[in-house]
Amino acid sequence: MIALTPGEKAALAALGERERRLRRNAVLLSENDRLTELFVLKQGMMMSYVLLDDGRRQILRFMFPGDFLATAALAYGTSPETLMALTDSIVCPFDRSVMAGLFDHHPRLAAAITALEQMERVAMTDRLAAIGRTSAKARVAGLLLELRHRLRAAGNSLAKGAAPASFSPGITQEEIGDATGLTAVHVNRMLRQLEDDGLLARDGGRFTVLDDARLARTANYVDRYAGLDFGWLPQPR
Amino acid sequence: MIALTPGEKAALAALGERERRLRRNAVLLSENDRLTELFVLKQGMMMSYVLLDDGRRQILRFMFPGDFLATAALAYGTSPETLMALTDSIVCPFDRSVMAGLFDHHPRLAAAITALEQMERVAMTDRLAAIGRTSAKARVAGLLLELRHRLRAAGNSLAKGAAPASFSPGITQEEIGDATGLTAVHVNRMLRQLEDDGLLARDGGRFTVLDDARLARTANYVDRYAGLDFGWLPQPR
DNA sequence: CGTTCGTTTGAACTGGTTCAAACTGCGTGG
DNA sequence: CCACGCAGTTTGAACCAGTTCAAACGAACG
Repeated sequence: MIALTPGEKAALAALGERERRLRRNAVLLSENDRLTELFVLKQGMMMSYVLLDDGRRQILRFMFPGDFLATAALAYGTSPETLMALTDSIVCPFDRSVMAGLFDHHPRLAAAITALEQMERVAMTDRLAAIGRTSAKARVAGLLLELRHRLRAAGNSLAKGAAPASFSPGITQEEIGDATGLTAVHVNRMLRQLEDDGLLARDGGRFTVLDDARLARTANYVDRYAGLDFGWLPQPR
Repeated sequence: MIALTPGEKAALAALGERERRLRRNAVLLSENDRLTELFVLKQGMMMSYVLLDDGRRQILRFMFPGDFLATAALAYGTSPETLMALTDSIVCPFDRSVMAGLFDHHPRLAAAITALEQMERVAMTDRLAAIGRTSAKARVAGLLLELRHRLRAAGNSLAKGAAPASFSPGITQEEIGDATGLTAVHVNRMLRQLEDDGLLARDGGRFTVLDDARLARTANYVDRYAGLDFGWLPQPR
């Protein structure tokens, strides 16, 4: 999408030098843990969440290869959220100071990372609006569409081309509930309804979108990736 | 908080050169408007929101002096949200290319801006968790505490010192509802309950916190500002 | 002084929760 | 190979937090 200079390529590659493997369900970082590193997710699927004092959980985000993890380290000394692997995963840790070097020597990369942060922030606002103001059915449908999009080309979230009709996010209904602010029970009912409406088919953990347009409509889905524009980035150096 | 070099001071000052005045309720930017500039809010209070197709509104964020507006311009060609003035306000527009210059010539400032973005992202996740997983009473209490904090020293959100017991956010119950995912009617009932519980006193649009600790507890309030850590920022240049 | 915008209160209603129980598939150990 | 246990799914029934609808009230403002 953006042609990188050899120097930029090297700088990015340096982020991926150290590797750390995580088993499914492993916690990379807990809420309030000391925070001195960031990570790039190289392989697998992860999530971040917070726990409330009554034990309820809110999943904040699902993460896919290429995503930065623990970016809160750029402003906080302790983690505001827990990071957990949903599948066996590989992450690449790097120190906060490496980020400082990036800003110093690769301004265009730093700017691109800032742009990615914006995308994430906007995704978050979409979720906020969904949870605050839409029905349970819309929220579940919306999450499925988001997951489909992100699974489409993990490691290349800007991939073009039609999204696959069939996909397998590999998360439980409990997790869908914790991401959408619903109970697992009600998620189940909404999935059944989407199925009964003929929008969706299910088989085990696998979903098949039957009516793309109608599903997107019931989800209030907006494809943010269509409106991307990185025209402002500084010159390569 | 961070000692700026003369060059950095000049660069920041340059962002504030042009001024644009907005009346209360004026729309600075509508959803889907073409997006080529960012802004710094110099004076007043603003908010950003999205409208759903059924006319419901979700307020995403309240903005105070010193905040950047329309940062989505760093990734998108059109605005994902509407920006509206809640009081008469002054904003300072600057082109996206100015941001590019900042990354090129003032890496430490650019990094600091990225850190601010992180703070905003975390504030958003707190709201997400509140709306997704807490009671109406907690959400209303939480919003009030957040507003108090931000009003404390508008233009210097990192100010130390006790928050004032009494403050006047100047927003309607309808707006509190649209920010917390509730109806105006129910917001009213929650305010009365907080009052009956002896946590809060009200007079017109003015709130007085009577029991700080208990209010914070019912709100699940976490003071994120306590854990800030910008130790990683690159050297001044 | 009437109009408009926001607040307040009541009463009926409903989307989503809670609790409970049955069911499914799957890995593990005997 | 089977039995067991476990994690997740599915369904029903009662319940409740928050919504909806309706109406009255107050204060600011032209």
